Amino acid sequence: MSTATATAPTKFEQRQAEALDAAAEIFARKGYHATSTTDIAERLNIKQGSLYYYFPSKEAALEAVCLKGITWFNSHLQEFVDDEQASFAQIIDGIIDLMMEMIDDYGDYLTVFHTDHRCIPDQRRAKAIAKHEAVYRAHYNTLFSRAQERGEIGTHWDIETAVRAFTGLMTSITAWYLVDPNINRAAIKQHYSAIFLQGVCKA
Amino acid sequence: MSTATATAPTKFEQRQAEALDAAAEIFARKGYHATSTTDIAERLNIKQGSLYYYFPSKEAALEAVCLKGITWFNSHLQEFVDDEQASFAQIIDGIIDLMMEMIDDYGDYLTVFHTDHRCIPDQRRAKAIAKHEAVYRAHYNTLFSRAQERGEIGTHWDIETAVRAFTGLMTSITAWYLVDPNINRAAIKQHYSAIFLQGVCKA
Amino acid sequence: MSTATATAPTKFEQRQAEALDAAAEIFARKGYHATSTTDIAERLNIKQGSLYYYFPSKEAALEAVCLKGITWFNSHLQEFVDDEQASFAQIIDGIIDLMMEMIDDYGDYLTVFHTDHRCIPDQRRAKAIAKHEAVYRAHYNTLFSRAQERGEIGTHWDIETAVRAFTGLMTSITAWYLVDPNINRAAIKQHYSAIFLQGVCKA
Amino acid sequence: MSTATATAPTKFEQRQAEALDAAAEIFARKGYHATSTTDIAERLNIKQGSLYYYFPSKEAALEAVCLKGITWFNSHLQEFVDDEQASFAQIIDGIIDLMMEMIDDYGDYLTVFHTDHRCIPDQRRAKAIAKHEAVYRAHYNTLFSRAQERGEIGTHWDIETAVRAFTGLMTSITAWYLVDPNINRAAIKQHYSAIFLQGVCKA
DNA sequence: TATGAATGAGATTTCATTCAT
DNA sequence: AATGAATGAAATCTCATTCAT
Repeated sequence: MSTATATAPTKFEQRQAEALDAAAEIFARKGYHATSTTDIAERLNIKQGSLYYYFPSKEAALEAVCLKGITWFNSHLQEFVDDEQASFAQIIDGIIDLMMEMIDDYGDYLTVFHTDHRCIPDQRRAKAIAKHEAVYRAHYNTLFSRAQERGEIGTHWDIETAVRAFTGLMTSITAWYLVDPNINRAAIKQHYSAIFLQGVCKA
Repeated sequence: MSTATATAPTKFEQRQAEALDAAAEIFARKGYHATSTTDIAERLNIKQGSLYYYFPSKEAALEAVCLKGITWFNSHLQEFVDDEQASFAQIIDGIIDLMMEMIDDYGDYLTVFHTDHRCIPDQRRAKAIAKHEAVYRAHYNTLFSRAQERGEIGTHWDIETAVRAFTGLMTSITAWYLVDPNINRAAIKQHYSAIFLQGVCKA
Repeated sequence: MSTATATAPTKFEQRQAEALDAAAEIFARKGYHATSTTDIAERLNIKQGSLYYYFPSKEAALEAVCLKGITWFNSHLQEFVDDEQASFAQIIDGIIDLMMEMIDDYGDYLTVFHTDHRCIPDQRRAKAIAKHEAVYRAHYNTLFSRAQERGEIGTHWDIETAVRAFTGLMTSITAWYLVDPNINRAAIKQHYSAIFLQGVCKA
Repeated sequence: MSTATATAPTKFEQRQAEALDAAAEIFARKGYHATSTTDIAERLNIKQGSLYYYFPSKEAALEAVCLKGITWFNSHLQEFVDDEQASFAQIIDGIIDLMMEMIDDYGDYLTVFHTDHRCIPDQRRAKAIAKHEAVYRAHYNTLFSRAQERGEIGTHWDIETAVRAFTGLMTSITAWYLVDPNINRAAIKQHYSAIFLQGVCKA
């Protein structure tokens, strides 16, 4: 009846999503290799073998977690790319906000992606993750190049280095959050934005 | 300079140091959990069981690697703390140089510390690593607070946030290097320093 | 011929027979242990758990398959025993024909019996299969002894050995067929019969 | 000092050979899939995990067993191929003797090859076993074709069928032995040889 | 009549660790 | 100073089986 393409999730899909959440949670807390499938199963109050009703393998679970995280982030990054009116300052602030939102809603997925996506064997990663990483980098490049063309970033800046610096700052938020979930969000928003914008834009 | 309190290393100590290097190298490349003691032994051209002549356990090896890395870094950070003449700009530049130097000479130790120090069980980490992390943070706090007192950093800056931001930038260098060892060092030195100094100091 | 003691099969019995066929087919192709209940269920287009509506266990399915195969064969062997007019040569030719017919109509049952009847635990096998094997051997013994009494087989022949040799030849047809379903039936019929009859009868 | 190319086996190789024997024995008795690595280890009076000091995997053990069996047999078959003086009758008798010898000295290897060589995954089998099977078939073909050229087998015989029939007889010896290790060897030698030679040669 | 969800036991495999030599 | 042989615990994964619906 509705024009929505997404149908309601079946009970199985719902439970599978819960299993994904559980995997993400424990992977995030202990790291992929230090997590046993028993840990995940216990979290779901099922027996270890039953996990395999929802996942073909532990590795597939990791892949799914990583994929969900980066997919979510990319789709939101896309919105900034699409909005050509926004100033660079607004974009930077927006991405910092996005980061905070992701920490709140997908914190474990984010953590797992950052910490353990290298645990996916090269071949699988090339197939499943690599293209999303390329999109991610492309989005950042688009955003930063556009800013440079508009004169919001000085022409002498090397875009790749600037992107790396910015993502480094973003990652440090996650890392900080990992150690201390009570990070001072207000201070971060204010200062990180200031550092980056003044550092890059005025030079 | 020193009056040689350290005696010449015995052959055993030398070989032990080589074993540490080997462990650091493989840990860095594959991650702690994905590294087997066989991997390390092969690198040393000895049999797996023989490793235990140099290490009481794999975990102890990880601890030693992490410790050596952070100890080295802290001792150099100390020099900046001791040198009260240096300007904040000189210190930031110096630390970036230090980072580059560490990547060259202790890259594996650095990588392992960043990636796997959470693999040391909490109890041991509290005993063996935590105090060094405290020193590390204390050094940064000293350096940044001093700069604020001198007016090199605006009074409205939150020191902890600034330190996090800076260490985040530093970490991003390591992360970048991990993915691509041919990083553009000149660009990094120039831009990272600029971002941070202009971002923080002028505000 | 019979006065129809067998009533028409119920739908359930029909479906059960289909399940037996499916089990025989997959057992024959992959071997008992390498076959999963999922394989069989897929063949029947039902879900794995539903199999247990037709079989109490995987082992029971194997038993039923083996039983059906040997029962079919024995009942036809019986016909040769009952027909006291037939010459030994006619019997041998008839059994080879029977083998071919069985390959066509019950090939999978035959294969499974040959390959996997040892997988039935001793106790069950003693109960369920052994008596049929005894019948099978007794039939052959009857047939061969009778031929010896009639002078169709030389008196110096050891009947047991002759039976083994003949069944070995019969088995080799099955084995051959398993590897290559396009066996040359004409050549087999002609030559196998010749080998055995000339080998045994003229000596 | 000696001109022998084979050096004395190391202790490890000796123990490895014992492990192979144990594997062959249990595989032969229970079948590959029904054998657990624990079964084999118990036979060797070591713990299950210790098996992996001698074999990389259960499958590799199966492969090694199959290989050793067929290699032994082929090398002896080769001797018949090389000896161009021997009559076909001598060859047939010799191969039956060889079979008996193999049953005595390598009975388990023979059994495993016959019963379970299909359990080796296709890819590995193609690499490791197939060429030996080809040699085996080629040897038989050479032997039988030569006999036909010399007039020892009638020209109207189909060589492939004759080879199949003969190997079928040979296999039936093994099968018989499997069920009853106290087979009547004298009767087998006498009668099998007679069946085949009279069956094939006089026709 | 059949399914979906889960179980639990068992299998193979890996690996850090030990210790006599 | 190093090795070879073995251990034992844990981990992942498979699968026949059960049962409420």
